[in-house]
Amino acid sequence: MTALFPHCILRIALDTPLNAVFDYRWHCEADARPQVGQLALVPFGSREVTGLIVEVLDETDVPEAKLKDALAVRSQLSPLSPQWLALAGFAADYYQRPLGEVALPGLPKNLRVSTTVALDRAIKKLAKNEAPHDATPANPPPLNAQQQEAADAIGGATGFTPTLLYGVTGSGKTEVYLQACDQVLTREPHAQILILVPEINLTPQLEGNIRARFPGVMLATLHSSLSEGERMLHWLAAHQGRARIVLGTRLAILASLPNLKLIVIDEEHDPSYKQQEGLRYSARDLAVWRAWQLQIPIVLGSATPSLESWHHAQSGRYRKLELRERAVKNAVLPQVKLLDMERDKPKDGLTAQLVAALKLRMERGEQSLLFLNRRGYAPVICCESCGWISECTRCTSFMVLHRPEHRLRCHHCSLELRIPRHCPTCGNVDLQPLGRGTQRVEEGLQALFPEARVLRIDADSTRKKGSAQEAFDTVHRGEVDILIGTQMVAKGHDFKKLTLVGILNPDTALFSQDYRASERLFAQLMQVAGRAGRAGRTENGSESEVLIQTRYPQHPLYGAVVNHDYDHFATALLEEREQAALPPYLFQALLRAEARELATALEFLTIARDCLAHPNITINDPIPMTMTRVHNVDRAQLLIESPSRPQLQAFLKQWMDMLRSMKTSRVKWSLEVDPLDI
DNA sequence: AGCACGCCGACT
DNA sequence: GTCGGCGTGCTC
Repeated sequence: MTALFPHCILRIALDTPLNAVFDYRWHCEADARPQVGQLALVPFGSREVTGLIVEVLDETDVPEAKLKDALAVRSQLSPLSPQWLALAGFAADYYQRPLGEVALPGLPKNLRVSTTVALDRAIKKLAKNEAPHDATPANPPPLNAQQQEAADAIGGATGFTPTLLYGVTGSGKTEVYLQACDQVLTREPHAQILILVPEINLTPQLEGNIRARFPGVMLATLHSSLSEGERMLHWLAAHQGRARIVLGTRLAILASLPNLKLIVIDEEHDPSYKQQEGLRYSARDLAVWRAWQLQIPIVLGSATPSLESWHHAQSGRYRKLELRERAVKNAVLPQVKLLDMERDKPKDGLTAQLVAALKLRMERGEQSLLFLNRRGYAPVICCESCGWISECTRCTSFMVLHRPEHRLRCHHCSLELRIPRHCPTCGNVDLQPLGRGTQRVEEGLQALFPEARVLRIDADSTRKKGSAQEAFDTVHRGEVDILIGTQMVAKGHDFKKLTLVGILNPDTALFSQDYRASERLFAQLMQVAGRAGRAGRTENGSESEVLIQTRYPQHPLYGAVVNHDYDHFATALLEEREQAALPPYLFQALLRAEARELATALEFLTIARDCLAHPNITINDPIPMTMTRVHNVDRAQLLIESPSRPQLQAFLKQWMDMLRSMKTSRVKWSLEVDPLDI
């Protein structure tokens, strides 16, 4: 009998939706047992998978007949720390997922395969790799008084010190981070720092800046476009404490960082910190928890903080530091003006005033940026005689006209059709594009300014890998006069010659059902506006301008944008939220269900609504999602609300156990805690 | 989630 | 006759 030989029981978390851990037998002497936090290869059903050891025991209740032997323990890899396990455990509990689904998918894929060659290779490579030799660090630019104060406050902080760094676009937040990092790295010879950014591809300068400033320090990046080899190396460098700065996107929040001493979250309001599929976690929220757990400082930086963070700053839970001026000498905030589209009727989407402003920039040899958050040529085509419109056959949405590609395209299921020559219902040949996207604006601009070098940057024009970077380089080299783009162009970029930003059609978000739409619109407008005038006054002393085309120039949101007044806007929004009992004064979760038939999804949600008593929890009625059908699947949702986070959590835990035990063969369901889009 | 097993429809 | 559709059940 195997049991006669010395052995122990490994309790292992696996990447499976089953809310359970699994026990395996492992033969070893009592003094050579594996450790909690190590990885092990085990047989699971008919496959072999890698799991995380969460307990090491003497015995188990699992019947002998079921119990299998673990195949290998990854002893080359030091165990993940108890603090890391606690972080994964917290996220698992909070987002109502099994531990294994939180802890394992974030590990490099090559750590989770049956062979260990990739791991061994990476370990060897890192061992050989000498510490980066000390080159001369680039000189830090001088800080203004506010920057210096902020850098010292952050760099000198001890214990859990959450700080909201509220600074206008171009106020030099990055420099504050870097000098705070410098203080921490200098003071603590083994300290590690985690810097999170929304999308690493949009901030390629940051990596270069960090390397130049800290040439003696190992930097590891962690983001989704790394190769598997790089991912393994970088993850391991962080895990071993060798990488002292880790720069990454939201997924880096689950990196193993045994000596973490400071967390920086740049553009903390950015929605991309929220994972939108699978485990729907908020990297920002987990980061704050991680900082609290480790009792270390964390900085949340933004020109337009999320209302959640603003709320915490107002209530004193976060310390607020402000940067009120642009860091570059003479760079002032751009003049924001509203162009009333009722009085100045746009032609080809452009008002006469905007056209005049573009012309002026052309004459001065300065660059302009037009922002329109809608790609394609026109959002829909329609038949003028019978009213047919290009609906997607698989989704509750329209097929978007992509003229250069001669296609109709659904942006939700990527169905593609050739542009019909005549109306499919009445045969009329006069099919008209309705509304306009970036392609149509590009065409109009080219006609209006035949001599202008116009460049469009959106998801369609940058499909090839590296083409986005190339496009941005073209702009930076000054080879573009007018840039037209979607939100891709709004973030991060520092266009030195840009003195005009035109915003074409922001009004739709004003009257959205989504109560977060105005918060997002404000942030987006400030962000785009911030692209202008970053390098200081132009030679002829002209100021940069931001022109917003709107039908509602009286709207208070635009008033706040004109005055660069986030304070009052945010405070007013928060008051509204409080009166309407909305987040951050209320906590929410969303149960989504999808099925071939809408009725099936609604039926499941109705059963879910009624299956558990819920004091102090509001469960709303099941409703179809705004976009009910996507790719021939119907979707519905159930909103759960409570003024108490602990009570909501307690309810969800019980409720999930209940739902998991139901047989729901025809519906797929999932829970999202703290949903952003409702 | 995977994956195997199992029982009915149209095809080399 | 079999290839393969996806319903059902299991994973220490």
